[in-house]
Amino acid sequence: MTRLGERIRSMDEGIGRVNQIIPEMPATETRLCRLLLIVGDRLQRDLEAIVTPYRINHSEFTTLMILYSRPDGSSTPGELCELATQGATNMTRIANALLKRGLITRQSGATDRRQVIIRITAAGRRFAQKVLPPMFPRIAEAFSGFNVGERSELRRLLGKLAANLDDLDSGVTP
Amino acid sequence: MTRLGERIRSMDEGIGRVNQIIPEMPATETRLCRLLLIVGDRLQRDLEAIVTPYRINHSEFTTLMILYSRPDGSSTPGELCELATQGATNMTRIANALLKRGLITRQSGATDRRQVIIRITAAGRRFAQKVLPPMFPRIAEAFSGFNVGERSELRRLLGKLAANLDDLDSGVTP
DNA sequence: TTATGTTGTTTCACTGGTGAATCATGAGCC
DNA sequence: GGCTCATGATTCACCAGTGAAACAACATAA
Repeated sequence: MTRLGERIRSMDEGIGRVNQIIPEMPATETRLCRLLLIVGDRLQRDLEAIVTPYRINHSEFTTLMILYSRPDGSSTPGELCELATQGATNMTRIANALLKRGLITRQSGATDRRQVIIRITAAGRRFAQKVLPPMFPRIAEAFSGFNVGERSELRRLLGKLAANLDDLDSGVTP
Repeated sequence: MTRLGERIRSMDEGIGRVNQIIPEMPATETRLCRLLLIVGDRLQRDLEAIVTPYRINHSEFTTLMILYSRPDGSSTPGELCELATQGATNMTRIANALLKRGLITRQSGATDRRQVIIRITAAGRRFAQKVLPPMFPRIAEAFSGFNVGERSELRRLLGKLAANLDDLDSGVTP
């Protein structure tokens, strides 16, 4: 796999050349976008590589972790879609996969019978506690050399970007 | 679509609860990871939504832009794989799609006949110049409110993270 | 030069994710 | 009650991406 450093440098140069053809391009912002996407993509692949030996993929793992992190260990497909950024269609597939492995249960909702209640099982909790720890070293080392100020600054800047994207989507000028 | 703010808050709380069960979890770093992935995911979807009306998807668009940004407008599948972070298999499909639309040409390599030379056409350049400008407002507005120092600091921190990931993959302790 | 291994690309079979349509239930209204 | 519309979940058909194998061309070494 290519090193990110080279890819980022190549991307920076490419944007520079395009900017000479199209001067109205916001070059700095475009570089930041691409940088964020490149780093995020790599981070996701790295983390996914840690969980695949357990025969589970990233979206299934994320969904299970959301359930695991809930006080009552349960949710509905619709809610999980929003929390895991997945479409309803795919959440049905994810739930089928987790159900097949006995990591969750499915039951129809009591108050609203259209809803389905998904609940993590004891086996699901054990699985979560088994798969999480192998991820810790890599997550920690990804931010090695980041002091407290840098961590909180990165958090703040990404939060600010998220707020901007929220404003854009919910239409400041609808 | 849910707002990112709520999703991030929910994620923060969930990690806090898991951290109570598993105290050895690096909570701050895990939050940063998830935050980066959530924001990156949204940014990618937003940008993809801008290009889909032109009947092209994100990876095809990225590949075309890499070609557009090269001084000679050409490359090989293998090189494009690295620059666009795609597998060779998918690059074949991407090239087929771009070829079908007349945006690139394919010819076998002169020096090494195993290689294939992919070159952007005049139509491909026109297409690039047509599709890029609609992305500029959103890219610029994503970073509205970021002053010069914040932009360069975000760039520096993401670059540092990238360097750490490079070290991890190329095995500092192999 | 022919045997051996490596590299660049493509093909094939499969997994993962999505939009549109479907179905059942709930909610408001007359 | 019956009518209409909205909502939650699932099914179906399709698009996007991947690993393993195939294949052709290069490299090298006896």
